[in-house]
Amino acid sequence: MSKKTPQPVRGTQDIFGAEAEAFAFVVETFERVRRLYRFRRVEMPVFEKTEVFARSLGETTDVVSKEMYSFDDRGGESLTLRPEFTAGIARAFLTDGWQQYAPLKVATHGPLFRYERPQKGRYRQFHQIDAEVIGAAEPQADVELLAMADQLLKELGIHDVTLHLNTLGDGASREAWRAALVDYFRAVAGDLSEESQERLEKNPLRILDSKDPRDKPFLADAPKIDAFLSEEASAFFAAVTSGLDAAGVKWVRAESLVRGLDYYRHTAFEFIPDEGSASAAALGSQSTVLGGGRYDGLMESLGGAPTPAVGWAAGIERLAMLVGAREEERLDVAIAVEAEPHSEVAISMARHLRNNRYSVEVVSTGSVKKRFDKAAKMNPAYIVSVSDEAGEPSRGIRSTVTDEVLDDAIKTAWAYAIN
RNA sequence: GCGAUCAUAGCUCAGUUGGUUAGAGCGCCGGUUUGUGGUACCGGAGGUCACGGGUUCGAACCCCGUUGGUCGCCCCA
Repeated sequence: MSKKTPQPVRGTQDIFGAEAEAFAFVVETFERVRRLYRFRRVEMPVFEKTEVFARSLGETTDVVSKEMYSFDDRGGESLTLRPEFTAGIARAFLTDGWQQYAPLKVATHGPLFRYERPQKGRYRQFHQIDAEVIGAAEPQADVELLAMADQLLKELGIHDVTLHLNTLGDGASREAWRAALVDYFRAVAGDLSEESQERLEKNPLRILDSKDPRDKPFLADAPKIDAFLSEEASAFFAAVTSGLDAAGVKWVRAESLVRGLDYYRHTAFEFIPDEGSASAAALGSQSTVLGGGRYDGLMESLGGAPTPAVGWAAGIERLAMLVGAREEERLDVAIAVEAEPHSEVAISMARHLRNNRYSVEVVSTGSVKKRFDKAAKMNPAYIVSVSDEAGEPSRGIRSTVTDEVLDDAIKTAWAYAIN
């Protein structure tokens, strides 16, 4: 490769072949399932004013403070390539009058951008599927959303992933718990890992997630959210869990599960591969394939009226890794032109077959003698060879399967082509 | 932001202790063979050994730097 050829941007991917098929399978399955739950398709801008994300996610979060692709446009306005979907959808809910549709169920998918060190299952341009319910305060919304996520994973053929569920309580519960955690960990700060000492100031909830052996001894006795939940918050969570049971969604309680972004309240969840499973191995160190929760406080941070909402997003690349490589669809017909003057017969025939929804490849270049072999290597259901007999086109048909309908279609196409 | 590791043909990889003109398989192109045939054989194209310095009589190989890939920490989907 010439050194003049520009290299791809770090953390971007060119997805091809079986991997691209897996990617498409995830998106197609999501589209099918979201229709079953009547989530409406929306298309969102890839960039927004920077403040949309800064105010939604929280200025101190890693995503906002060091991972956003922000730039000034030619008018001098600070814009940001979206690092997630929720903030933009919330903005649209407020600016486009979507309140009139509340409770509104929407779904979308597309590229997101975060400036991170790439590694397995983590890219700078990555892709998510996303589902949100806006304007629904009831636990039933959480249940339906999770039931959809669960069904999606099952329909993708992923069975070794489990819903880990927690509640962060309402705003007051969350703050009280947070304060108690800070008090508890501050007392032993000297024995914590450097990272957790830093978290103590910025994001104390995250200490509960620490994998550092120095932190582990203190985790078990740390204050639990349950002790700080208001009566309403407890009742809400109980309704979610009983709803999940009724919906047949398996879940486990994960008391230390917190979400990184500031806007989460009440229900928080992640679908995580079971330990030692094939999915866990396929994902490497990335554990979450689908995550989300309730974000009742978000609309207010964008200047809107208090509006309850809940949603999730899942990484398409990560789901595709669990789905594994998928074969491209088999070619229906390969036409090998073994007599140069009759290549137009093949073109005409291909057109006829394609109009009838059959996939066709025409092999009419390179060594005449090797064209049949080339066609055979495409592994088609049928090979049609076009040769010459006394100046007239003549055909040979070879098949590896029995398909009378396709067989007839080929003969019809042939008759059509030679006339 | 931190750490580990890697970079040779379009792809997967060999390449001895630093020693002539850098190799294989696959793929691609052509020829021969076969002649309802995915075979076999022969040939061809394709390389500034990631890039830039250094050491040396001599560097794909040793040293330094840069860029990029991969994996992990952090964070997250």
